[in-house]
Amino acid sequence: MGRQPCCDKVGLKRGPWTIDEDHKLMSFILNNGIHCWRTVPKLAGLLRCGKSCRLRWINYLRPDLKRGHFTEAEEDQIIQLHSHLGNRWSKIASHFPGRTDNEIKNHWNTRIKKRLKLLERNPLNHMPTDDCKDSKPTSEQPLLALVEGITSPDEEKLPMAVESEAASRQDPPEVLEPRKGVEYEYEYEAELSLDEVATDLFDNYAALCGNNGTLLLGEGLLLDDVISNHANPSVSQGCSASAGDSNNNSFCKSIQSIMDDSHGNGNPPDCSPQEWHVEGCVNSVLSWDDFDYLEPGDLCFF
DNA sequence: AAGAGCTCCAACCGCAAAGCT
DNA sequence: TAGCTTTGCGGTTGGAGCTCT
Repeated sequence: MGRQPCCDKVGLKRGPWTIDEDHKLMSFILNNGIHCWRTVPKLAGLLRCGKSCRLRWINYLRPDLKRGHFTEAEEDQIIQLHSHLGNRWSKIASHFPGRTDNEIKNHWNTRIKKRLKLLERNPLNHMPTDDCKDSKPTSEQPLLALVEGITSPDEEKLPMAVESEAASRQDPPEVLEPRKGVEYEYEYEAELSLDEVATDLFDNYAALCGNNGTLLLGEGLLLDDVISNHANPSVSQGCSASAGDSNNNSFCKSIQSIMDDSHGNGNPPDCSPQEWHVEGCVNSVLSWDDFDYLEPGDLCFF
């Protein structure tokens, strides 16, 4: 008999996701959270399997994703971690908030491998290629050839070493890059239902990722700035849903504030997506950090 | 200008681990 | 504890877009 497939594949759509599908998935998760991936496509009205939805969310739609090029420091850190952990991409990705295992894996396969080859290092074991071509790592021959100051492949020790180093050379926040081949249209509604709020959030997020971070939130404040300054509310110029607000879920409060706000001045944006200027919404900016901690029912205002 | 080759990355697949009954 | 379901992971691939000739 064998295992059942993760879903009934008959009639399910495959291949690249459309904007409408992204929209449905994002809207559904913002409204309901994630309980069971298997049921998500059915409930969200998608002809996709749960696995595909999960992948799409984790690798592409998740609001806390950090997009854009890897810095040299990040690459160095990946090399260090890989020398210790091997191809355990999810473990490596856990050291890079906002980066996905898929992204790191892709970057490794397309860029870092080449870089190591240029340095005449074997990407499999990080040893000089002349010394040990195609050799596999052994306990006597640790993988840490590139990691200075760490002599034992003790998995408990390394993350601390790597994290402290990463903390000591934090790069400035990167400017987000536009996504290839994805264009979004903004539809303005003065009176917003929760579903429309989700739409709005989706659009804001799309704008954030799609216009080089130039989405302005009144007073010349960048959405990017608000999110990156979230941990430091004093810089966030009136962003009331601050990180310190732990009594209530600030994500929900932010949603509520959008509901209360009636979306600012009541005029639709009259400019191209590259110039969106969202007046009166500073208080409504989400705390994406809080998104991870949503409880079932947190977003059910109906 | 065109087409061949290359690069990059989103998405798929199969398997293993974890969770549930 | 066995068997089934669901989730997570890593390897791989297809194709869009870019570069080179």
